[in-house]
Order: sequence, then structure tokens, then C-alpha cells
Amino acid sequence: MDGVTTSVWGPDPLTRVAAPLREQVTERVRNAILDARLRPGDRLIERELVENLRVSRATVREVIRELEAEGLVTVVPQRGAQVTRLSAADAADIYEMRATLEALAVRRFVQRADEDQVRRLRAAVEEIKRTSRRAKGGDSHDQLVAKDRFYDVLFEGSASLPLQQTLNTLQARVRLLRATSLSVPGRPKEAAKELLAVVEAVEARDAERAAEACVLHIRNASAAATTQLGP
Amino acid sequence: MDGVTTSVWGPDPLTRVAAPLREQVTERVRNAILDARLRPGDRLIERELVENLRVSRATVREVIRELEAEGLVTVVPQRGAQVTRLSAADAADIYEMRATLEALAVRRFVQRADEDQVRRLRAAVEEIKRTSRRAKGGDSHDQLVAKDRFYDVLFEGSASLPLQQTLNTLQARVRLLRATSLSVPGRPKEAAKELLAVVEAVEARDAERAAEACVLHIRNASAAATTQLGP
DNA sequence: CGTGTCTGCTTGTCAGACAATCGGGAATCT
DNA sequence: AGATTCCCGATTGTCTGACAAGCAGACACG
Repeated sequence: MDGVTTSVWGPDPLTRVAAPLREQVTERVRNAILDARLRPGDRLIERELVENLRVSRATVREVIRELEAEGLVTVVPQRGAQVTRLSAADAADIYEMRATLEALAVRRFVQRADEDQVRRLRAAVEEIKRTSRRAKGGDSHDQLVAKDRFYDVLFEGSASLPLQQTLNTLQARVRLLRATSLSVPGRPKEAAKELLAVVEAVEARDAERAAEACVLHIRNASAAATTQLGP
Repeated sequence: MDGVTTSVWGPDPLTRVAAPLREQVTERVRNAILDARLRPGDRLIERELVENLRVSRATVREVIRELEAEGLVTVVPQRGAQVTRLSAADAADIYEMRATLEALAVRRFVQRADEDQVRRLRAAVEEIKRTSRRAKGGDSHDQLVAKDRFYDVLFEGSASLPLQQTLNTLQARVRLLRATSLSVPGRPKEAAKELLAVVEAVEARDAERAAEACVLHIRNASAAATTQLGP
């Protein structure tokens, strides 16, 4: 029983470092969900988490509250937490929310980011292009890392904590979707091109064009994902 | 509609009433923050909450995690939680996020809400109008309740849990703002008119017009609030 | 075959304990 | 006096163990 479940959360011993233990645990469980080692509908049983992560139940419960608020986990009273299931309608809404909010983030980036941040955004998109060339079928791991990097730079440059927080949780939910359905058919080249358009508009300091390019990108991603989805 | 099942048993899914203690506590603290009994910058000391709310520390800590994720409370490691302080830039961004997302919610409402929900939305806005007439200076308590009601109906009709969750936290943050600065000069009549425009567009099933009216409303509210704000 | 009961697992909550850390004030040095 | 150092109390972070309450499935019963 144990041998199977432990491997889900990665290497065992959890040692105390600078950040609160709680945050490390949150990250581990979050990653387990986003990497689809825990799939939508799976229950998160406190005792199991306690045993496998070697932390107290109090800590586990705090972690669950955090993930609940992020929407990655759904808690029904007296029955505990399970990985959130998203309907097709939810999926569409989440993509639409992301579209409008990322457009806003891009506008803020144009307004607020300095030269260096623009350069780094360019570098990030170049990296995406590179990984997309290597990628054959679906998204590779490198591809995902590169995209994360891109968004890190983007959010940092938009210099808005509220925006960043909200978009982070939305993006997490999108990844949940990826775990729900089969992985997206992977249109890495198109995606790279679309993001390139965003960066070019940003470099031209054209907020509106950049925002539109951004919306276009998400709409396309949404369309690609939605065709894969069932009910 | 399946007239048989619903009418006999009342409102569809039996909703849990006996909420976990934790949720009651969360609500209390949240209200304390939203009503500005706890002001931005105030520390939330676990021991004090334990004593005042008569619950265990474990419960208090879970509540703090929830509020942290809602953005109402900011936790710095080893120093505990304090009511979030929002900068003027944050304020602007939050209003802008609300504008685009509520526009989306309104569109969804037009697509998804049934006749009855539209009627209830109308009723809610009428109630707002009524309270705005009574109101002299700033927003009265009735005014706030009426607006909450309006948004409850709106969100329910848009039938999107992700949207609803996100908008709820955004709205909470706006109220935080209200506590940060002086209360908004109160433009209850204008607000009522603007919301009326939204409802009329909804009744005409004109999603785009409704969305635009909604954006206009929030932009105006934002402008009114922002003039009050310092750095 | 439907119904009622029992049992085990899980969640919700509590109390108490201890180490680590932070902030501020006292004591000290220059 | 002013700056620096040190120490202490308050507070957070985490753990352990405990118990009631609720749910779900097994089981026995009419």
C-alpha cells in the first residue's frame, strides 16, 4: 500500500529550511495535482498526507485550506477534499477570464516595465520558440518550463500583486484542465508565434495591439483545448 | 425545467446549513475586516482571536490561511498576519479586473439565466434604487445589503463557479479599499442608474450592451474612489 | 427487496507542549 | 549622549494525542 502512494509526492525526507514547512508541503501537493499525479476526483485523505509527507495533521489541514482557496481542491464538509473536477463550461469561463486578465497584465507591462524587463520578455519568448522547435507532438517539459518563465517575467513587469495572484490561480486551473482531458494536441509552434506577436507589440510599446495579440493567443489555446473536452 | 422534481422538494441541491465552525469564524473575521473594525495594517494575533472567538488555535490558523488566499490578510513569515494594505496602483488594478470580469459575468448571465433570474435581477436593482433614494450622504447599510443582493443574483445567474469565486474575492478587496481611504463620497443615485442600464440591456438580451454598461459602472466607481486615495 | 442498524474510517475540533524567531528595551561600551 | 550589543518576552510554527460527530458501505432483518 505504502510503496505506491509515496512515489506520488517525490523524494521523502522533508527538512526544515527558511520557508515555513507548510509552504513546502503546499508546493508538493500542488505540484502533484498539476503534474496529474493526483487526478481530478482523487480524494486527499489527511491521514495519508500525514504519513507520506511526514508532517502533522495541523499542517496538512492548513495546506488543504490554501489549495481550496486556489481552487485546486474542492472540500465538501464532513467528507474531505478532492482534486477539483472542472466542467467544460468552467473550462470555457476560465480561459475567457484568463484572456481578459492577461490582456490587462500585458497593458500594465507596457506601461510599467523597464527596458530590461522587456529584453527579458523577448528572451523568454525566444526560449519558447527554441523549445517548440524541438518538440514533436505535445508539449514537452522544457516547453512548459519556458512558458512558466515567460509568464513570470510578464507578471513581474506588470507590477501588480493582485493581478499576479489572480492570474496564477487561473493558470493553475488551466493546468488542472490539462490533467482532466488528454493533453492538448500541442500546437507549440503556433503558440510560440502568437506570443512572439505579443512581445513585438510590447517592444513597440503598443499596449492595445499587445493586449489583442494576447487575447488571440488564449482564445486559440482555449479552442484547441476545448475540442478535446467531453461533456 | 423538470417541474416535477424541483417543485416537490423545493430548491434543488440540498444545501448544507450546519456549517463547520471554521466557516463561521472565517465569516466573522472577514466581516470585521470588511466593516473596518479591523483596519489595514492591524495585526491579527492568534492568541487574541482564540480568546475572543473561543475557538482553538488550530481553527484560527486555518481561518487565517483562507483569508490570506482571499487577499484580505497578508502573512509575513514568523511575524504573522495583518490586514492587507493596498496601494493606489493596486486599487486601480483591482477595479480594472473587476470591470472586465464583471462584464464577462454579465455576458454569461444573458446567455444562461432564465426568465425568473432576470426578474430577480430587476427586483434587486429596484431595491437599490429605493435605498439610494433614502440615502443622504455616503452609502447606507441598506444600500450595501441591496448591492450584495444584486451581485448574488448576478453571479448565480452567470452560473460559473470560477467566475463567482474570483469576483467575490475581488469585491472583498474593493471593500478593503473602502476601509483604507475615507468612504467613497457616495454617489448612490448615479450607481443605481448605471446598474439599471445594465439590467435593461440584460432584459433586452443584449449581452454586449449589458457588458459595456457594466464596465461603465465600475469605471465610474473606480474614478470616484480613486480621487479619494492618496499614494 | 427494501429497510434498519452497526461499524470503521474520516473529518472537525480541542488542549497542551516546545523550539525558533522577531522586536524592543535594558545594559554596556565608546 | 549616542550607538551597539545582548537578552527576554511575545508570537509564530509545528507536533502529539485525544475525542465527538458524521458518512458510507456492510450486514442483518422483516
